[in-house]
Amino acid sequence: MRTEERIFRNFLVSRGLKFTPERDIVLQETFQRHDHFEAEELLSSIRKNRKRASRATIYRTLDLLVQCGLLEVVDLGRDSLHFEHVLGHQHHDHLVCEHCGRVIEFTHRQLEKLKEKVCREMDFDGKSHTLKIFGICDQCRENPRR
Amino acid sequence: MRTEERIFRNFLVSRGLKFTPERDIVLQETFQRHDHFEAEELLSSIRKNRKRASRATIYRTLDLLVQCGLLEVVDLGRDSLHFEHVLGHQHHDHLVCEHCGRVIEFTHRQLEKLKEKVCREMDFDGKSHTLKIFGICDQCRENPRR
DNA sequence: TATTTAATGAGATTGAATCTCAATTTCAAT
DNA sequence: ATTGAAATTGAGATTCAATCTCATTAAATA
Repeated sequence: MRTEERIFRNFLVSRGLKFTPERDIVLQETFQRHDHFEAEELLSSIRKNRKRASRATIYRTLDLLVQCGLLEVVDLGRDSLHFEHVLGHQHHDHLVCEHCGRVIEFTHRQLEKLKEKVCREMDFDGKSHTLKIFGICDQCRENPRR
Repeated sequence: MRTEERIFRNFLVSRGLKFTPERDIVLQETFQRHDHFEAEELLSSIRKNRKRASRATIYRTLDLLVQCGLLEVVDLGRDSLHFEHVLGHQHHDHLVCEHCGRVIEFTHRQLEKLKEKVCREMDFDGKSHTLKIFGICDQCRENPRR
């Protein structure tokens, strides 16, 4: 059984919830994707693939997937909520290109240390963080058309 | 004339826009505040102070204030857009308490350096950034009720 | 004060996200 | 296999911040 399915099933059982065909569809469709996606995009691709799950169920299932740690919410701005995989991805932050909208992941060891330092200095019990750097990506710098 | 009014007026003139009573109300009401606020909060306090400006005008004016650099948008999550002053405040980042919702500002010299380093390594032309650290603030840690 | 151009506001609209609730399905215990 | 309690589903309604529309009004400047 796929790792993500096992994790999801265990999570559901531990909460007294059920593994339904609809939840399976959302899970599969989610793990078919590789980059960031929105709930509404997922809805479209489910429809396109002739599978069935209502908007309400999709939103509810994405929420469960976040709760069980398989997905993470990426807040990329006002427009709508984005999701990304956690499984097999280490924590990372984002560069957001203001020109083409591309989102690039990065990690930096020093950042974790700096975060701890800030929290110590501010007497804050930090748990998670998000860092987004906005600017222009290499592609757009070299090729500013469009 | 208040610094912020001068800045706003100059900005408007440079764009061929007009300084109206409504825009003045929004400007004043904005600079009466000291912490983060939402557009809808501003609307309420304008009403409470018996001043008049429509919702549309408030949103439009806040947008202009951001454009001219007097305000900055702080994205604190899904709920709604928050604004904060730029004038007289250096760039800073935020600690967000997940328990009481308090938002604490901080700055750290090393962060700027780290940002530059990341951008250099990733070949990214970084302009601005936001860093939010989520966790529990000192008050809530000592006094966990409510 | 006339003319041009921008601004205003009431209310409609949008769109993501959430909620409602009757009908259906899951699953563990028979 | 059957049952029954509890969870789930989905169509459509609802919410709410934010934006848009457009007829009316006002600012700026010559």
